[in-house]
Amino acid sequence: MTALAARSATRSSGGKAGGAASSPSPPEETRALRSQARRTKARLLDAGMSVLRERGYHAARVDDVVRVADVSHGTFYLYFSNKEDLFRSLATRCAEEMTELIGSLGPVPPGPDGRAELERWVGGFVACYREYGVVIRAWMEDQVSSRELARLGARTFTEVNATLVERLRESATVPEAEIDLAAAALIAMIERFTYFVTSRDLAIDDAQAVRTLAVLIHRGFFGA
Amino acid sequence: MTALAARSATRSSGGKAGGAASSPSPPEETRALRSQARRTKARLLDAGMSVLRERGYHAARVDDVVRVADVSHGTFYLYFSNKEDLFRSLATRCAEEMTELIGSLGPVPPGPDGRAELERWVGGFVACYREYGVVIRAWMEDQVSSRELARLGARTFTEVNATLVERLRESATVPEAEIDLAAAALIAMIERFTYFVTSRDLAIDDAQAVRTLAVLIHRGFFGA
Amino acid sequence: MTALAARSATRSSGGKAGGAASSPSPPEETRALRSQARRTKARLLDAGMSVLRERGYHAARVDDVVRVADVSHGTFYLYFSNKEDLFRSLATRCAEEMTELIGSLGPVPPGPDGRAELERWVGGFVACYREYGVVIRAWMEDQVSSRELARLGARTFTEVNATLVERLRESATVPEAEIDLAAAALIAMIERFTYFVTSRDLAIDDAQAVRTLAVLIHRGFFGA
Amino acid sequence: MTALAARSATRSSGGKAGGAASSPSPPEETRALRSQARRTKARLLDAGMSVLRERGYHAARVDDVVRVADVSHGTFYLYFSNKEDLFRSLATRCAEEMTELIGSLGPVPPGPDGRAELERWVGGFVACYREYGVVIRAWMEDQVSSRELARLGARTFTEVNATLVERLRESATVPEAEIDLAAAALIAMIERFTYFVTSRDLAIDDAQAVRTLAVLIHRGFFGA
DNA sequence: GATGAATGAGATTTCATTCAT
DNA sequence: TATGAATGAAATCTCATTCAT
Repeated sequence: MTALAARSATRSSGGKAGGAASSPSPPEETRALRSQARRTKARLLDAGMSVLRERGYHAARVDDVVRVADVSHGTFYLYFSNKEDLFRSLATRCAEEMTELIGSLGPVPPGPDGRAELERWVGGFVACYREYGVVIRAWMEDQVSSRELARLGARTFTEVNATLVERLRESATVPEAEIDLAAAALIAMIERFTYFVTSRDLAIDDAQAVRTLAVLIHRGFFGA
Repeated sequence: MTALAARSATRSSGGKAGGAASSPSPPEETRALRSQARRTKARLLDAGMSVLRERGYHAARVDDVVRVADVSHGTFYLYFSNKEDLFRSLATRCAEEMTELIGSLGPVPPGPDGRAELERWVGGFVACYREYGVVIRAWMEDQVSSRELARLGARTFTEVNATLVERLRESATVPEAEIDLAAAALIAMIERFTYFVTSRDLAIDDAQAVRTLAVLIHRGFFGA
Repeated sequence: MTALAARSATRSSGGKAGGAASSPSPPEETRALRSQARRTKARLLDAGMSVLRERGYHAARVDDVVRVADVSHGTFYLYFSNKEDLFRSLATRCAEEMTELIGSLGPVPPGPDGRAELERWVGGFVACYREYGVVIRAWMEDQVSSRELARLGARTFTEVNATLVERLRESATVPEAEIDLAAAALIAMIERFTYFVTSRDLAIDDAQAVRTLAVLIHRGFFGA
Repeated sequence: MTALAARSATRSSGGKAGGAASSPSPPEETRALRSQARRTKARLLDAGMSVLRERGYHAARVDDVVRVADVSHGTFYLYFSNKEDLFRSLATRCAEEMTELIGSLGPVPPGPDGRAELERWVGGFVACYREYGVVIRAWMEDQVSSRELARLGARTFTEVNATLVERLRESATVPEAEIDLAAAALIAMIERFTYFVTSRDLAIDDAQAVRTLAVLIHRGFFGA
């Protein structure tokens, strides 16, 4: 389990439990059980990400998830109505973080400021991709069979695209007629390059990759 | 089934047939059988590609393949030792065509000649991707379980990378230190962008996409 | 929940409560607990009937029962050793009411008095069937897996049969040799007809159905 | 396996195989396999009836069926898409036989001819019920979850009812206003009484039961 | 060379029951 | 007395592969 996954699991159960301590009404007992349930669900979510990462969307089995989470099959279905449901939860998490992250890209001037902004932004993307890459790829390749999941992916993709088109337009490097395709190409390059970096054993560290990618984008798309 | 698939299927079993032709006077019947066998195998290979394209690597079932090829399950195992074996054959075809295609990229000067060369080359890639995209993606995402298949993918990828590094070095736009990463980013962009174009319902035709992609590459990587 | 169910549930646990009331001064707390326990058990019994009616004997799940009763799974097993045990309780209730009801059939002369008696009696049966139909059908069709439950059903059936044989003999319409079978046929007709009336959406009200059934029985079995 | 079940299995595959022998076109081999498949399917159908009879509709497991038919789980799904599908086949068989049988009831005059006709008809019903009782009960009690199955049951029931109403009207024993309910009561009595006879261990043979039932119907519904 | 019937391991899902709190 | 989280056996269904013909 990666540090990121562990963090999110802890976070997801920590908040409520802490808050509950100060409110007087819920009985001691109930709170303890509730918190146990929350921990179990978090374990399942984290296990889900882990299995997804290791085996991919199609090959992921409920069996793997429960083994990693160290709970019984029955317990799984206590928290999720089926495999798809677990994936939906993970995808929702992913969509939220992605949308927020991508939207955070500010104007990208041709000078060093632009490069810095890109670097910051690409860095965030790489971190996010380390966590949610599988989900993103499942979306990108339309591997999901569920309508709802597919729609979530399409919506996220559309939002990302819109943000990039806006920035490209500001920088006026790409002719208006090509802007849409350029944005698509930009997403393509970032997603796939990050995939190489995070999954293959390229002998480079994240920082180096982020820097290079920022430079390439700056030069190719923002007229550095 | 596309012309490409039919052609390559025939070719791939052609070697054997050619050998048989030179041996003196095989009985009428044997020759008939051999040619029937060749046709059956070709049908299975083409059916394999077709199913792979429609359902993806993981969801492709032997049952689909034999239904499309219109042969029985038993026949399938006459020609391939298992499902993996069929995929191996297809992947080998793919690797051959890809390596040849990618290697055909000549020097890319910053002027219109360079752009023309890129356009020709990208066009070839898009055509090839229409045929073998599924295989390429299976490689790219390490979806294949078999060692041998994965190795074939890695080798192909490496060769492609080497070609691009060579061209980038010639053009001297990218600093030597970044050349490897730039080549990877280039592959990333081309592969994914082509995937978008061939699979999503972007309202653009191939020609337009090819032109734009060539322009973007030219500008971003070859200092146009 | 119908009035009948509520009433019988309360009554069935009444015995215990009565005993407790006569013992001298149980501590306040204990009394409170006992009465709460009684209420909980009654809730479970009523929920059991309700679920049985809605889903049938085989499809009834403990989960449904506890949801309807609004208690936890754990609580269920405080009051019943297993699912079968709950059904046993319900069946016992049913057997008691049925035996009493059927036994209440007085002589059935061929004239209007006989018809009135039949009508009263059939009316009681229909009301009882609305409440306990599922249990009766479970018996009738040997759907119960437990020996004990099956025996209870057989015993009830036998008693009912005996009563009818007695009345048929008095009326002397059916030859002695056929009396047993006639009684069986009578039970058959009443049970199934009532089932139609209570479960299908026949466009008739209870009163009409009761009257017609009484007439048919009177004519066919008691020489009206 | 009962004699009846065995008979139907043999019959269902016998016809075609016999006919095929005289036609020249289908290769020897193919015919052998086809006939094996037919035998296997017949085995599954018969096993289905047998299991249905022994365990009832809800408790019947695919596992039981394949054990009785002595085939693997996989084979079951080769012939039926699921449990429901098997039941659908059986129910269709049943509906066909029942409709034909019930429709065969001719006019029932009050004299000995009427009794003879009733006896013949009831005898047919009892035989049919021995074979298909479970299906009929599943219909009667709305145990089936599938829309299609339920509709088939309702349709069959309606046809049966119509036939009886016609005969009752001819005999003019029952006032027109009560005819529908009388027909329902008649079905009720016949079905349930036959159920008693065929399933309980009443110490009477079929012939005796049929005779008595015919007499009771004749007297009660046709003014004998 | 080809067929297609049969297999069985393995995947998902349900639900009665137990047990720590 | 009550809770509800957890369990695991059992049921349904899929699919790659084998084998008799």
